Amino acid sequence: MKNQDAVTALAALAQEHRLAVFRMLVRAGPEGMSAGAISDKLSLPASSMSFHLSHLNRSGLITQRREGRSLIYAADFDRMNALLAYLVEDCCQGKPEVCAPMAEAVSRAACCTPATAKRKKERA
Amino acid sequence: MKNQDAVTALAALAQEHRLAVFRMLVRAGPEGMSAGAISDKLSLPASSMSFHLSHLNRSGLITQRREGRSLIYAADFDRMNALLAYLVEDCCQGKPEVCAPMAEAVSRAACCTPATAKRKKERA
DNA sequence: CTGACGTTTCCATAATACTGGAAACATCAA
DNA sequence: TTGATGTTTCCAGTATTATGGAAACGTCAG
Repeated sequence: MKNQDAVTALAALAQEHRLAVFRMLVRAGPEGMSAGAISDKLSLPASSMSFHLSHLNRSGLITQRREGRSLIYAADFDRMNALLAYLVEDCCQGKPEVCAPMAEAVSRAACCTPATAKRKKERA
Repeated sequence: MKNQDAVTALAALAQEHRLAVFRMLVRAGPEGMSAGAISDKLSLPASSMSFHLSHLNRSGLITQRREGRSLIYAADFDRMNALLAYLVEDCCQGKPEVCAPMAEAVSRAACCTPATAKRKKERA
């Protein structure tokens, strides 16, 4: 990922409504949601939401596909992973006590990373 | 982390020079760098850099401390971890094939997460 | 106290972004 | 073809942000 790509992606996320949309789509997973459903859920006029969705789409963080009359938006997980990786790249000059919590924080927050999945399996 | 805190942090990163500063400080680790050293390294006038450093500082992503005449800035790793966690929170409704690459991407990029450290140890 | 150094604050200019109603566009059912 | 539905584009007003030189501020050595 290039510096400019990261700036574009971060700018796309640096807005109240767009951040809310993106997080909702992260939770929704690959199936995504229609523009209308997103507008309804976040109570924003269609034209404003369209502006934000197009912004996120141009940044590469979400994808767009048509299903009948609806346009379905979904988070682009590869792109998000590339952004996260770019932010922490080569961190802290080899001090594990600084780096380690990063991966842990991500694992803990995401619902089903290997560690989380393993724990769920053991409980079952 | 609240939505507004995340927006503020992302906005702080969503600018060419500030992103470059932050990534440089992530690599520098807890010791940080002086304002002057940062300006020199990135070839930006002191007043412009000061504007950006203060922006990052207000967002909570970097800390400031004085050492003699110099002001030293350092990445706030806890804050960054909280931001990453907020972005991926409860992702993808339980599909490990979507979530797993996230933690992996972060682990691979950071220099010394447990996995990376283990690999380095095994090689030695 | 004085001078030098590192840094921030002030300021005006130029550029960019957010908002939401109305109109246009795309798709589909009948 | 017509009408209904879902979505985007257009537009103009308002607000926010980046820039860098000059001046002011805090710290220190002699």
